[in-house]
Amino acid sequence: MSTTLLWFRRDLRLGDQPALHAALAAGNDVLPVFVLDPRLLTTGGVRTQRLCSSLPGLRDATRGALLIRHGDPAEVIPRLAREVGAAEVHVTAETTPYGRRRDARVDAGLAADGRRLVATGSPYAIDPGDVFTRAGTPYQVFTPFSRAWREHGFPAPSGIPEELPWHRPAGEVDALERWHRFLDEDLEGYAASRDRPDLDSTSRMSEHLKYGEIHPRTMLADLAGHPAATGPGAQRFITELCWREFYADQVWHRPRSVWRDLRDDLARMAYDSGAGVDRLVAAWREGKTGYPLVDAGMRQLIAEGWMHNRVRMVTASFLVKDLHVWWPVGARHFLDHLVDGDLASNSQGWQWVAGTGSDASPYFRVFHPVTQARRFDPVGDYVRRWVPELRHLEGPTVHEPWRSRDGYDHGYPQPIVDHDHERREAVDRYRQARIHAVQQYAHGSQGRDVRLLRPFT
DNA sequence: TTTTGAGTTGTTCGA
DNA sequence: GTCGAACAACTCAAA
Repeated sequence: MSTTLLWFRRDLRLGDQPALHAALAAGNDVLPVFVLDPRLLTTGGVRTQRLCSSLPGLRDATRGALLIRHGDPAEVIPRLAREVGAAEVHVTAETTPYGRRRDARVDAGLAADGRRLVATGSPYAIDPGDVFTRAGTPYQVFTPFSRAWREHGFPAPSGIPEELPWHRPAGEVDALERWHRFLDEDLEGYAASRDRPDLDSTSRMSEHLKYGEIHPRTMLADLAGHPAATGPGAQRFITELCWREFYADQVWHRPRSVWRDLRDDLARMAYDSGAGVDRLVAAWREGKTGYPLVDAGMRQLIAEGWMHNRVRMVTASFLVKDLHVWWPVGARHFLDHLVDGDLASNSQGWQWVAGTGSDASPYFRVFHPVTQARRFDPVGDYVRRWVPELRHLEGPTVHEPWRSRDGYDHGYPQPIVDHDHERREAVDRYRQARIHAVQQYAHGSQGRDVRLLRPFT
């Protein structure tokens, strides 16, 4: 009996794991392996840390069978396959630009030796590139995509194969536990309270999805079987999962859009750069803009490696529309600090805010940092949690320290820009860019320098 | 091929 | 204080 390699990447689970079933179907001994790829470890230190803390759990779950290797997978995997005499290497298909290139190189390395890379399934309920319009083209608008996606149907989840003496790794156990707690306690109120950063009312499943400790198909099956399956909470949650898949689909069809404008409409957009704005961007990164909700979010990002979705939009809007900075600068910062940092969701979410993406926000939609704070952090608890210099302000007065006589007594900074002024400036610039969009079309956005952004993730 | 209805997340202004 | 309109046309998807 020969050996088959099962190469884990962002699918660190044993339940609902199609690649594992495919590896077993080959009728061989399955040898699990994880490769620490220096190319990926150079960015996103928080995710490297998270990964390294979950690998021991995976090794325990496989009764110590998991091999951990370091190096370029295009060298490591073919060499290992040769060592153990594996004819096939099984994986979950990767869909990001770097992952696809890497897998093509690994496949070529294996093929030179008469071996194969076999990809089964993907980290999505429906594989990116599998949902098409009736005309056979990819969707570019979310709502019709979501209709087609819901109608497409997906295979039922599968359990852990009985013939294996393995058990669920700790990360997968945590994911399932958190998921079931969410289903029991917070699903029904989800639609109403998901926008409230002061409450702990979101699922917090993003990091488990990022590492594949749970498969979205498992979640969709659980939602369909839930007593409140047709209620607004479950429906809204399905929509959020669908956004993740829509964005992965966009990146599948347009891989370059992870660091460049998806659309050329705003190719002439005048963004600020240079020393003057660098100082402002530094203040944004540190959570010292003088706008409490923005600062709370940016500090939560650094402290927790996570930021509430509503606040991600507000802070992103502030960088793009108040500081007039091109969105990849912010996308890079987010990706460097988010434990759940996902290339597709991050880049397309930023493009949505910047107005350059699919179904993007219209240019005149500019988030007001104080209005958003009053609406979604009504008592101010979220801001007080993350901005100690403002803890002495009570209730929603925390959102406008300039109105309190003692607002700046504990070192909180004055606003670095005037929002009302910058809002008008942003709208003017967008209007200008649109006037020139037609003549600029041929040039696209190649002029903007993305080399400084370390785009490999 | 042409036509038609529709389109995540906001804010401001004026009646 | 509340409400609808304006913001600006444009592109997509389906019939």
